Amino acid sequence: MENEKLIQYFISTNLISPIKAEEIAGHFTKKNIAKNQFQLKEGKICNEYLFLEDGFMRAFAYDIEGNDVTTGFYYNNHIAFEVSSYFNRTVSKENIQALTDCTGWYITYEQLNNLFHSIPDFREFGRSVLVKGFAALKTRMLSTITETAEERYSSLLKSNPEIFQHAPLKYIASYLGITDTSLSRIRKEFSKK
Amino acid sequence: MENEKLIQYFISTNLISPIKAEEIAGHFTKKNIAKNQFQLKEGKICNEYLFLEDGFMRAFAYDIEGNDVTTGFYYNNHIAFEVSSYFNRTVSKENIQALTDCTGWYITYEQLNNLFHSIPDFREFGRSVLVKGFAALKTRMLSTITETAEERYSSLLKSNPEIFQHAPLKYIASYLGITDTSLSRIRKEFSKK
DNA sequence: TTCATTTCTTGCCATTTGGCAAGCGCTGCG
DNA sequence: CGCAGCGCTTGCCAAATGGCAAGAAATGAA
Repeated sequence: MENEKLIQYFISTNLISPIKAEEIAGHFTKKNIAKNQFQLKEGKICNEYLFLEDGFMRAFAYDIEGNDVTTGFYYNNHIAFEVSSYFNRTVSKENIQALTDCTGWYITYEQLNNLFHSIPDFREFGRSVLVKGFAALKTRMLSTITETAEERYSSLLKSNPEIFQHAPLKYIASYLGITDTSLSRIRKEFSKK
Repeated sequence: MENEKLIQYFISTNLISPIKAEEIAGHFTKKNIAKNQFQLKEGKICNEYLFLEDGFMRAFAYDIEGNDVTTGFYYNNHIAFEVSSYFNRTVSKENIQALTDCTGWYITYEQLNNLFHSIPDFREFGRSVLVKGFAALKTRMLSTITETAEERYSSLLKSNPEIFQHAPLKYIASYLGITDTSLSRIRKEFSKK
């Protein structure tokens, strides 16, 4: 099957049986996103719950002064979507853009809800995706508040080295909450050690 | 009915009908928490999804150096619980403590799941609570990264003035990601304007 | 009331991070 | 090939925030 990776992803969560995984995956639609294309544009309603099979994406928003701020990175075997816009059916403040050519599988809001209603295990899966994302963001929030920029850099380098292979420094810098100038200096200091 | 506020809370979300609201509320248990008592202690599994009817609570964790860091405030008509510990059934890294005498209504994990299975509208409600919390945290994360401490202080004062009536400065400071010394100075500057 | 504790403020100085501009190297395109 | 643009680094200095310690003010318990 072409959607083997999607099926394996469901199974790997231990929330969905192989049989159900295949059934669920059958409702997803394949999609290619070329490098630099937008998977989501601010001002639109996010309507795709996208499993990213291959490639690398970045989510970003603009602050009050118009600066581009990276809010997240997505890559292999992650769900790339904007939670609030997708579930509340509201206009997105964020953009999601492909930094490399990507392939993935998506499901619309309506389809997702139908599956949630008919397959309890898939509801559990959906909740798990939300809860994990929430917990990861809480961890990031705490580290932003309690750690120095250098510590945050070091942690990200250890936990998500893929990011450094695909994203230019300025994107990583705003994700870490610092300027690209500072990140450059931090890298210099860090490499001395 | 004694649980009138809980029922009204469900109705106010526009996700649950008055009849269903009453049915759902019937599964919640009343609870009083005295000032300074812990609603959740780190190391334990959070097992109460608590609707706070009255009172004021603070969630906090300790960073690597052992500093107490405020991760959230809860008060009237909010759900006070630790998402990750409650849904993943894992040990909590956070504490939740009453800063005033509190009253609320809680439901255990098992009860909640039973209700989720039997009442689709309550599932929607549960998802909405998660999604709103997630979105609020994303907003907070963005403001922590893009705004100055003074701007964050000003925003919090405008959006959640209740906090300043109940929590000492040091708790608010760590929530804002600064020291209490800095917050004191920021207040001084701010009051001049 | 009295005393101890906690909360908040303030001064002095250190550290972290930012702003700006220049420069270098690489890449892609005409 | 030549040039424009981007990504990254670096120097200089400024701004934001922190650390520590002292003291004033408020609070709470006996």
